[in-house]
Amino acid sequence: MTPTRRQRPNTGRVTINDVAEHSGVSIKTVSRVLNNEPNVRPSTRARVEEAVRALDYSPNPSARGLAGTHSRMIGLIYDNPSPNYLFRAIAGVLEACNGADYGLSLQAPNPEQPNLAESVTRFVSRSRVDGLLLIPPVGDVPSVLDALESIELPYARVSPLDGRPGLGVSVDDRHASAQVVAHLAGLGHERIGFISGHPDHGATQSRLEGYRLGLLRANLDYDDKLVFEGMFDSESGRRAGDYFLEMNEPPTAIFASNDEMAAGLLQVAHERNWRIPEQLSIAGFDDTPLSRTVWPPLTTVHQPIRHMALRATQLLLERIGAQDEADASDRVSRIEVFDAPLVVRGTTAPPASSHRAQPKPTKESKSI
Amino acid sequence: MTPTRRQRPNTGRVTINDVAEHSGVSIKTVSRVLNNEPNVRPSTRARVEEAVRALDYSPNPSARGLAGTHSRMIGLIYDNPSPNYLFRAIAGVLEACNGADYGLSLQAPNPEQPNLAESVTRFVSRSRVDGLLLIPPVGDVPSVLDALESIELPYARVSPLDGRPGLGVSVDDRHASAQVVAHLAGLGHERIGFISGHPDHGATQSRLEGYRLGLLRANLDYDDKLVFEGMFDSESGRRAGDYFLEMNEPPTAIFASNDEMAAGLLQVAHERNWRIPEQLSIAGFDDTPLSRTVWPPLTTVHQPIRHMALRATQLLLERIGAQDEADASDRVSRIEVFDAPLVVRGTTAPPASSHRAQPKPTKESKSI
DNA sequence: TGAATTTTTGTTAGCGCTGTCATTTTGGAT
DNA sequence: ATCCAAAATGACAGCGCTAACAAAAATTCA
Repeated sequence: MTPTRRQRPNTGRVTINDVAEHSGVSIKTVSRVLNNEPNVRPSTRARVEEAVRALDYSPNPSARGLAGTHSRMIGLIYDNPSPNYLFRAIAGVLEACNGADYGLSLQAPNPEQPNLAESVTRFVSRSRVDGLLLIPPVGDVPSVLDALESIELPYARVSPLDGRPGLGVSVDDRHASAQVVAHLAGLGHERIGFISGHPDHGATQSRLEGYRLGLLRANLDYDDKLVFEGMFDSESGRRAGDYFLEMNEPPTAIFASNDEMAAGLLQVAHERNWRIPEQLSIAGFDDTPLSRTVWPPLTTVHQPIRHMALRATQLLLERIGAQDEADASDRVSRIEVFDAPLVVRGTTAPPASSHRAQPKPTKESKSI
Repeated sequence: MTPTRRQRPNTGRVTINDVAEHSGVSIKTVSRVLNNEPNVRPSTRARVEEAVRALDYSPNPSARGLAGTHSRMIGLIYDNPSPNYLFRAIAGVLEACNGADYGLSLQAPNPEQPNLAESVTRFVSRSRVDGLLLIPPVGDVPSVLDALESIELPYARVSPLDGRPGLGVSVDDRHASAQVVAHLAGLGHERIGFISGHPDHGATQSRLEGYRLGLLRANLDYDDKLVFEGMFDSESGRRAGDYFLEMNEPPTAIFASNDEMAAGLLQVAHERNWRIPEQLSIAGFDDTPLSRTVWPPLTTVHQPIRHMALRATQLLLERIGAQDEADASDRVSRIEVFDAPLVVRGTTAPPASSHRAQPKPTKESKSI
């Protein structure tokens, strides 16, 4: 008779064996209940669930990951989004993960590392996540997506519409941008400036297209002097401000393709004592908290980022779940497009004189 | 001869066995090299490392977690900090994790759930993290800390100084606040308002104390009419603005105990056409990106959040590592205090009419 | 030189689950 | 009842690694 020697002190943790014993079934049946597998009699299921509750059992993720085919972890790769963007995205991802008993592992690729795709695949192989959620700009990089496809790792994107198949959610940036221009043109503006975004960013092109489309629909000419190439940061918004406000004939309205740049522009306008929105209308994009913190509050486009991230994560988790079933019909593309409504706040108004823009830098705003 | 039947298709992954075979040693020796254990001959270590590189091997975290005593994961619990705060904190935590081959698992406690401590311990038992990093305000909640101590889970806090022993990093909120008041008083302000923070927040009290200390040192009287109770959000900053700016004798300077409230206040001041900083000086706290986005850029206190989070994570990982060695001397408290320098920007200047010497306002940001 | 250490390496047994496959039970259809 | 398929349950072998212990090799010391 071999003495059962305990090599390591028992951690005291409740295991699946305890649950099996307590409910009088085999561990396999407990496992079935835990994983919502079919072919368990309702009464048995209830008994096991009761034991789980009584013992306050929760499965060991490491053991699950080792024995099973999934680690029950997804990764969120983020590049360089704004804090607000990331914050809202994380909220959505976590909400979906919590509902599905999945964990979230974060990763910011090293910006020094030149090869983004390699840096992403390395993260995947080290962390053994079951899938990846990608947000811009890293979600827009084809080489990264190609790399993920070659290792057959499921992923979902929160990204601008770029025609690439796969899993993802999006807003129609082009349409939303055109709406902004329509709003400005509707107010009577005829010279509408545009601050474009970072050239590597997928949304940049579609927002610019939306701007041009909006002009077209409003019967306004496109003038490339009215387009300033920004970088999605407030510094470039400031530079755009210097550029536009020193023109001989400045635009009467400027559409910045994100809120940060709009805020930078607003700052410069304040410094130069332009009255906003009387002398210059400004619109942004994203509806970050910033847009309600600057003064006047910014007219902008609302992006339901939290909700988009939530939905994208759900799509990802469904795909991960469907991987086992060799159900090819589940492997199709799935892109969901969300509304991005215009939110009119305090920075847009009709131009001072509808024919010509003559912003005279006025003296200080009056004191009380 | 028993046919070696492969139950599941091999995942094709490189395992520790492959590395052992490739380098001609046992798997245990490979394990030693991987975990930087002592008593491995340098030449052997080199050979194993070479094999690891050649095969592009990385250990399976699930297997490690199951076999070993650590999951090599730490958790970050966040309550309700600002996006900027969280963003910077995550950057620091990830930096420390990457250096130590640890993963990060995020968790936002359900705000509905009344029992915060229980919600935290449940996360711990589900996720099996080796330790927890806590940031405000959840890091300030004694019941949560007590709960963690009772389950003996290592944790580190990024928190205001509250005298509680343990692992943590901090800035001296009181001192920094006093500096702000000293700066304002130095400019000649004699009526200095204060917007306090959320009452549940640990920093609130020490910043208020710093305000009072600063007044004391500047020989100014404390007047509780000049203290407005805010909530750390921009909305309460706006309410504070309404309150202060409608006083018969409004303060000539207002110190908001975070940037959000300062921004709200600034917004109201703009709406009422007060000239900033000529008619009213405003100072904030935190040095979030917001402080450089509003106009004029905000005088504030810089908090090295990323660095603090990095350091707190290092302390946590050291503690986790030291747990095995029954080295009691490693179980001591360790609180590191970081500098939080005043950054003077555009919202502070001498009062319109001042009896005292008037130092020139600087536009440049300058640490004191 | 040889024995006593010390250092280095190897062997083996799980960690707590899930996958495979075997077995038992159940519910119909005869 | 009787047989048969389908549903429900169980037995057992790993997943890839680390902990404990055992053994071998290198080093030291008398």
